[in-house]
Order: sequence, then structure tokens, then C-alpha cells
Amino acid sequence: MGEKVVLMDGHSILNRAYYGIPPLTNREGLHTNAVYGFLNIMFKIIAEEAPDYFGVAFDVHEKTFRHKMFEAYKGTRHKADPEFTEQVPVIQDMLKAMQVPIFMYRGYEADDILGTIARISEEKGYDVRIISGDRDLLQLATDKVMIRIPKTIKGQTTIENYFKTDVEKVMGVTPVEYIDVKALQGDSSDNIPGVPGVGPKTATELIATYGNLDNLYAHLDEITKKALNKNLTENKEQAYLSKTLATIITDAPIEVSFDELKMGNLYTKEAYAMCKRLEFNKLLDRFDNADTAEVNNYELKYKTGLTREEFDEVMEKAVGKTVSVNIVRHNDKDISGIELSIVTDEGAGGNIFFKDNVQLDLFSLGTGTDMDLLDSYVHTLVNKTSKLILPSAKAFYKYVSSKDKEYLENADKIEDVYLMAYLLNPIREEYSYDYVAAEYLGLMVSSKKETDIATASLIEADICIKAYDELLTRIQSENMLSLYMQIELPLTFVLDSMEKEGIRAEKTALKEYGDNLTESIERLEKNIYALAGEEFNINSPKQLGVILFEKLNLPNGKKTKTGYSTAADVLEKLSKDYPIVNDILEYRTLTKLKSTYAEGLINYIKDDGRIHTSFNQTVTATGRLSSQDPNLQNIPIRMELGRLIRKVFVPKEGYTFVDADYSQIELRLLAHMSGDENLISAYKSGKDIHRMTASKAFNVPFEEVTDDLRRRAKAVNFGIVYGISAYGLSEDLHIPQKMATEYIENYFKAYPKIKTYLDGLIAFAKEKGYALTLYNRRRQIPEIKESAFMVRQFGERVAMNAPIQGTAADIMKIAMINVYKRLKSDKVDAKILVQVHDELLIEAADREVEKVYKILEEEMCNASKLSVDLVVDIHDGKDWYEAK
DNA sequence: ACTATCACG
DNA sequence: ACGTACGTGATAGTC
Repeated sequence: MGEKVVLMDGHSILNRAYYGIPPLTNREGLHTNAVYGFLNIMFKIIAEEAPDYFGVAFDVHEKTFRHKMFEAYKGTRHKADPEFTEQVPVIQDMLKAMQVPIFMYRGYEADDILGTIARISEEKGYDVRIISGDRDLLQLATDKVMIRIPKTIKGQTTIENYFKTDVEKVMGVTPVEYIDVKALQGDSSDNIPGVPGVGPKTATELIATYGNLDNLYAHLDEITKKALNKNLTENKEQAYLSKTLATIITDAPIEVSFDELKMGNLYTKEAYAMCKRLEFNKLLDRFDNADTAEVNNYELKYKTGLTREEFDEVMEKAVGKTVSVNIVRHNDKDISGIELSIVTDEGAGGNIFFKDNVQLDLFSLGTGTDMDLLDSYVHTLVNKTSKLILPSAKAFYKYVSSKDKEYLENADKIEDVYLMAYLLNPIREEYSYDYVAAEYLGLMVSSKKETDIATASLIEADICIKAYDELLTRIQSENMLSLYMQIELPLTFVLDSMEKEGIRAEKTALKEYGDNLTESIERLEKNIYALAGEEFNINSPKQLGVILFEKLNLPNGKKTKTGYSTAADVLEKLSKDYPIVNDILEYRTLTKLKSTYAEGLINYIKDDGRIHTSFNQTVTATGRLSSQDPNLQNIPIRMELGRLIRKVFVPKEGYTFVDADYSQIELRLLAHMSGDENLISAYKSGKDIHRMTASKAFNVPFEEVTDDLRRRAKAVNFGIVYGISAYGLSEDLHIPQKMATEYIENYFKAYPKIKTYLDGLIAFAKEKGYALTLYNRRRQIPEIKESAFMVRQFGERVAMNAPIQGTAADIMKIAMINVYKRLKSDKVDAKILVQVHDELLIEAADREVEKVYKILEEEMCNASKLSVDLVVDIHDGKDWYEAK
């Protein structure tokens, strides 16, 4: 076997990758999908071919040196997306970092370079592979030169391979003849004019018969079809020009050094650093540690696994100082325990491990001397330091005694690093020390996954204290200091209290609820199988789609990427004609209730009889909270059957639930923030706002607004808050898009300042790249600057929605803090248990219910002073169903 | 790990 | 002509 040369067509593969892989960006906002796809194709090829020589060719893109003629034929390709163009230098840098030679010559296209190197290589007796996304390259195929064309469909890359004989088989002509085929048929994407009226079929037929243009024109008299003969005759010159344009040059005056082409080590530390920067975490595994050790210019100076004596020394240095503290649970197979890491602002630090060997949950710290020791260290840290810098304050409180926590609430000495990072950029997937290090310290740190827990927790503490100053500076310069100090930090205490409190849920009632569903589910199951004529998995959208739309031949509406859509809105349209569809919808409802709620929730009831969710403070892009393990913010309410689940959530003996929710807070905020006098006065009048909107927008006297008209107006009001689109509204209301457009226009006529306001929000986000709430919470919107229409439209809707949804979240957070403080200061026997975006659920001692009503009313309504009053609806009851 | 679906605001 | 409403999390199925 001879040696092998593998050559890649840089632009065309990058282009294939760009369109084959969904958009990706790193945290700098740099687009990376094409680079990522390119590398994957490259690795795949290299693995398959094991080349001895390897190189990549690129076109030179330099407008200034283009001749006019050249421009006329080659230069009028439509402009590439900026998201693509910005990735060209990136892949070139990456290839340089990987020591892969890059060929670029002014005046020659990548094709010409590939053709030339291929010819030289073949003459030297090498096997050649050319990787390109472009079929033009097929003219280069020989017995020794294989053209390989990768295709990425649904993330799967398959490669078409062409030797000379394969081209003949597939194209019906030899590779050399293929040039003449192209000369005749032309190629609009390459601006090759060809001969008018001659398409691929005719061109191939002609060249298959005559071999080339010369011979074809020599036998022109044999062409009997009049029109074809005429076209060929009149466009002879153009045909020959096309041939010149279509011919790939194989004798470009370039020097090829096979020494430089020799395949080297791709996995250099520079390449590793680039992959890290581009956040190609999957690719990092390919690099072995020896080469990459130097890349991490962060160095941990402190020791892990200290003895008690060693750790005591560090503790002594922490007294009176600013200290970063990190406490992490450690749950390995054989060892379970807790890592305590501290780092002071004066450069002392260390980590100690406390074994517990008890399967703990977060709400009991277990017993034993080790845990007592941990408690005493935490107590010292809380009381004897001047400032505590924490990766996550709420996580820290889980290890703090209630007395110490009380002290912290009034001491003003904690800082929460990930909370700050979240405020500065809330659209990140997660907040980790390697992110904070890279973003705010310019430090490369290996991530948590690659590091053992003890070391990682110490690094985390170290990075937090190092990054703190920079984070605070940024928070201040972005005008978010009061959002951070007055809202987010105080809220950590409230959330901790809610999580620790939990909510009582009755196991037996939940079990009974689930069992009741089982009977109906089995009945429906049997029915569905009977109607379908066979048994199948109803929960599988794929199998269900086949049954409904292939076997039973129902008219299929929408499709998803993977097949037929069986979503509820599609099925509902079919339900009146096909009884099986009704059964399926009901089956879906019941199984959802059973698996997610009845069975799902039961597993979360702890020994205290209560469910302790986690309220995430750094998850949503808009500033809302989210609830997890389990999610208590999506307990059913809209349908009666689901709503009944709320009866299992009950207060403890002697207590009552008091539930308060803001009435239409987002719409009220829209009125305030837009300053639209019509909407403001509509609210001030105290009349039904949807009815009022219907009256104004549909030009009907208030008293004559029908329920249906009111329903439509309500949908428009919702749509406005989501960042209205005619299509969305038309789908929601099942009306033609034209009518939806009319509704929206009428709405804006009724409330003209809302239109101005929303346009202003888009303009602001376009200019600044982010949206702001009333309390200066920020949401970055990179999408709004994209060239892709759909993506940009999404950005615009986000720009309209984020300020409203976010401000509502801000106000609710303020209310929660104030309610929490009021309950404490007034010594009311009541606790906040759950927040559901515009709703607060409180467990109050029976005798305190009236007081709690008053506090909720006052603190929620006064959380923000707006030009439209905030209104709160409050109810109480002996379960969550009754209190809503 | 990803997709489809559906529960909530 | 394009093809979408904004924000979440859990489950089951599929690869």
C-alpha cells in the first residue's frame, strides 16, 4: 500500500457544517457551530483514512484585488451570513493550532489548489482523498484520487465516495467529461452561465454521446431538435467560456512541500486552549493530560485533606478577615461526608473532610463528633470573620444553625458569587467556577467534572474570593447594586426558610388519588386498543402516530422533525370525528396526573410528612424563580380533575393556608411602563379589563361585549405581553392570520402608547443588546442582532416580554422579603411556604389568619408604587384546593 | 442525551 | 417566503 494524502476543501466543509448543525455560541457570543461541525468531520475522516499527509485549502477573500471581469462571473454570489463569515478565521486559527497546513493563494480558488496538489500527489504514486461538500470536485476523480462528500442529516454524517468509476456510474460520464456537462448546463451558484435551455439531462446525454464540446460542435448538424440546435449555435462562445470557468486548474504554480504536509500531532495545548475557549467540551477528551497541563494558568496554592491541626491554623488566619467558604456534600459509593474549604483574602486557605457515613438528606445534619466539629467551624466562620464570600448563600445556610442564620440576616456580611454572575448574565445554562474564572478573571481552570471533589471545592472557594471584586465592580457599573443588595441577597434567606419549612402532603390521600386514576386508565387503554385493532404503546408518540395516521388513516395535520405530531392541539381538531382520539386525550391527561403528580410527588414526602422543594434563584432568563425536585409551581389547577390534587396539600394541625395572588400584574405593569392613558384609566375605572379592551378594540359598547368577544380580547392582552405575533394569536384563537392582524391593529389603535412603548423596547434591545426591568434587572438578547429572520424575530419578542415578566418577578421578590420580615417583626405564627410567580402560599396559625390577610394585602400591594394600583386576591382554607 | 408532550404562571 | 407566541420542570420513549 502506498502512502495516502488527504486534502480538505475548507470553505465548502465549513459551509456544510454551518448549515448541518444548529446554531451554537460560546459565552463570548462567538458562533461556533460550523467550526464544531468541521472538526467533527475532520476527526471522522482522519480516523477512517489514517492519512500520512494532510492539509486544508481555503479561498482567499480579498475584494480589493479582484478584477472587474472576475467579479462579474464569480463575485456576485450572494453574501454569506455574518455568523458564518466570523467562523472562517476561527477554524483557520484552530487548524494552525493543530499544526495542520493551510493552503491559500491569491488568484486561485481552493478547488484549483486541491486539484494541483492532487495531481502532484498522484504523480508521486500516492493515494489521494479530497473531502469537499461540492460536487464540482468530481472532475478530479481518478483511479487513485477519491472524492468524498460528507452529508450531515439530523446530526448523522454519512459520506459519499467517488473514484473515477463511481463518477461514471452515478453521473453517466467520466470525470473529465463532467467538465463539459457543467459547461453546457451551467451552475447558477457558481455563476457559470451554460447554454440556455440545456439542463442536466440534455447536457449529460450530449456529452455521453460526443465526449466534449469540440466534438459536439463538430457534429452540430446531427442535433435534430430545432430549439436545442439553435441554442447551441447561438451560445457557442458562452459554452466555451463556461468550460473555462468550470475547469479546475491542476497546474497552479504552487509549491507543495510534503514535509510540511506530514500528519503531525493535532492535540497540542494551543488547540486544547481553543477548544476550551470555544466550549467544545466533548472534544476535550481527545486531548491527553500531558499536553494540556500547562494550559491551566490557574494554580491552586492551597492543600486539600488537611488534618484538624492544620485546618485550625488556617482558621486562626481567617478571624476578622474576608473569607471565602465553600461547603459541599460528598456522596461516593464508599465514603460519604462533607468538604469544608476556606480561603482568606490574605492568601491562607485549605480544605478539610468530615466523614459522616450516614445517608443524609439536606434537612438533618446527622450526628457524631465529625459533624459537631463542622458545626463549630461554621459557627466560628459566621461570627468571627468580617465578610463571607460564598459560591451560593442559600446552599451555605443548610449548614448554619438557625441562631447563626438569624445573626447573618441582620449582619450584612455575606456575598453570593453565583448570584452576582447570574445578575450580570442570566441566560447561562449554569454558573460554575470555571465559567466565573474565565469570564471575570481571564483564567483557564479545568472544570468540576475533571477534578476530584475535594480539590474542586477548594478551587471554587479560591475562584470566588478572587473574582469577588471584579463581580462587584461590574454589578455597580451596570447599576445593579441595589437589585443585588436590596432584593436578591435578602431573598436568599426567605427561600432558605421556605425550603426548610416545606409543605405538608398527605401520602394516603395521594396514593388514593393515584389508585382512582388507575381504573379509568385501564378502561381507556382497552378501548383504545379495541378501536386501533391492536395493542401498542400509547405513550410513544412514534407508535401512536403510525396507528393514527397510517393504520387508521386519520387526516394528519402538523409534522414534527421526527414524524407526525400527536400534540393535544392537533388531536383536538380530530376528536369530534374520531372517538379514539378523545380516548387518547383523556388517557394522556390521566397518565400525566398519575405519573407526574400522584406517583411523582409521593416520593418527595420526607419523614416529617412534608415536601421540600428547591427554589432556584439563578435559573430563569427573566428573573423569575423556578422550583425543582419536585416542581411545586406546576401543580394542576385549570382542569377540575387535576385541581383535586391540591386537596392533598394541607396545613399542619391548628394551622390554615392563606393564599394570595396578584391580579393581572403583568398587564398592570404594561399600563404603568407604557404610560398609556387609555389602559391606565381603564384600570382606574375598576371595570373588567378584558371586557374594556374588547369594547375599545372591537368598537362595541361596553355593555354589549359578548363573552366570546371578551375571550378574544383576553387572548390579545396575553399576546401583547408575550411579544405579539399575528400567527401566534391566530393559532391561539383558531382564526385566520389576517383577522389576527386586524385584532392587533385595533388593539394598538385603542392603546396607542403601548405600540410606541413596545417598539421602543425593540429599538433599545437592538442598540444595547439587552433588555431591562424597572429595577434594572438585565437580560442579554444576542438573538436580536442575528441575520436569520426567525431568530431575530424571537429576539424581538423577548425584548418585549422580558421587561414585563421580569418586573413582575422583581415586585414579587420585594413582596416576599417584606412579608417575610413583617411576619417576623410582628411575631406572627405563620410562614411562607410556596411561591408560584404571582402567588404566595402561607401556613398560618388559625388565630393569625386575619393578621396574615392584612400583612399580605399591605406588603404585596405596596411592594411597588405604580401609576396603576396593584391588586391582590386572598383566600384561605384547610387545603390548597380550598385556599385558591 | 435528546425529543415530544404537558403541567403551571 | 420564511414558520412563532413568553417563562419554566418532569416524565416517558428513543437513540
